[in-house]
Amino acid sequence: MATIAVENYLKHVLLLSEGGADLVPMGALASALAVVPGTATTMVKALADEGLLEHLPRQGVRLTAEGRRVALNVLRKHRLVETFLVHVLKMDWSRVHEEAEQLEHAISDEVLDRLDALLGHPQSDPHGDPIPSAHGKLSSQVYATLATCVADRPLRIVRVTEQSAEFLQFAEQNGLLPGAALRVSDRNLPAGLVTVRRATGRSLALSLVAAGKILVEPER
Amino acid sequence: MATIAVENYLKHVLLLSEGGADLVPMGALASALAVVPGTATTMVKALADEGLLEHLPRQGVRLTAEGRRVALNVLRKHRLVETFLVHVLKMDWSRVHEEAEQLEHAISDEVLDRLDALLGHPQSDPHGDPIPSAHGKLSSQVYATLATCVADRPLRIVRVTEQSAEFLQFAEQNGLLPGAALRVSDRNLPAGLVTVRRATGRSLALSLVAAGKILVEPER
DNA sequence: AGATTTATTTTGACTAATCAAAATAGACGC
DNA sequence: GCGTCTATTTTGATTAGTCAAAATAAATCT
Repeated sequence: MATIAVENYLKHVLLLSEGGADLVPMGALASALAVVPGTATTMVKALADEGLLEHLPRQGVRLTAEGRRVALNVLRKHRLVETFLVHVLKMDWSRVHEEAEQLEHAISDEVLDRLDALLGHPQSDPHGDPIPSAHGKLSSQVYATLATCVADRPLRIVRVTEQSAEFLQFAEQNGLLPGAALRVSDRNLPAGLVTVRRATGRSLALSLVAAGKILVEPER
Repeated sequence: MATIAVENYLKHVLLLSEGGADLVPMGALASALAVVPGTATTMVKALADEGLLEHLPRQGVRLTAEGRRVALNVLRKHRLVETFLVHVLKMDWSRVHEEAEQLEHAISDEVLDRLDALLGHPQSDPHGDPIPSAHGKLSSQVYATLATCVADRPLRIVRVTEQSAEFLQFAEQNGLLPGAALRVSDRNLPAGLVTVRRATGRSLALSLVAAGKILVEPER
């Protein structure tokens, strides 16, 4: 059985390789896991021996089929737990990530399935992140962000790709939740500012960095 | 923050001292935790240094006020999780214990409280075991049953929670009346059988369902 | 009381996961 | 092409929790 540390390594390799990158560099993995690089190297070699990932020295790592299976299962637990915490226990959007970080390693596959059924087999969590299916499919649609999309077109937020409580709280207070309707009214690259207008008519300025964390799709 | 191992040690000291015993002997603790006695000794000395329990060498251990607080919190998590799994996720009651064994170490106090509210502040879990209150009171109004109590300890029947004539007749014929002294000599969960030995020396087998209807308290 | 049995503690060793700091390999610039 | 910089790997130590087996203390039985 995979330990908590093993599950975390695999999960983070999966998350870091989501942006299309084939190989995840050691440095990125180490800092995602908040360990020093040497620790990541040691652990990665052990996981490679177990056949859970492939290690190309000085280049990076990628998941094997088996490692990916485990990582997807953990991610599925994480995102279903988040959904449960928000929809059933009515917890604050911004706080469920930390909680799920623990619970993802403690729930059995049976509880996972029952939770999934209870929630009506949702396909995305409260942040809009896709929930891997029971049989390991992860919908990987590529979305535009508020920083990159076409201006002055009606949009709908599909996903907020940031886990920090501060950011999520800010987003919530300003109605920047998955499902919200809005449009980009101005984009000032030199100043690094994006101005959006919500469906309610209210305007709001965001930094380019923040805007890049909010994924959108064309409305209708 | 207490580790999983620490939480387990404290929880088991609490459970083992519930039968009235002031000091929990090392051997009992070690076997409850499925570790060799030497391991328990080592760990117990560390916990004593942390002020979580008191260790009287060659005699046993007892919880300090702080240790008891932690142990009650873990037990509360365990029993509320069991209640949730049975009542909300409709899991089989025989399987929820293992599950709760993991989850009790992963849920935060906030989730705990919300779970408690969702379930309507129950005071006993599906096994009839009392759920410690949020502020550390363990109700003694709620009794264990022949299905849930510790084996091989002297018990006294306090109540038989069944109205049907057949059952009460059966109970009467076998001396299973309030006040009767007995102990559980064997419990075979897979077979769903509980064997009790009366003070008179006579043995008797009961179904788990029947045993769950007979509330008992530790003798003396 | 003296011998034996049983429970507990001690000692030494091991595993998983980690850090700090030194060594090394590649990439990059001029 | 050679030195510099940066990312990665190595090496040596540390911590939490564990086991096996020897040592010791206490209880029990003639």
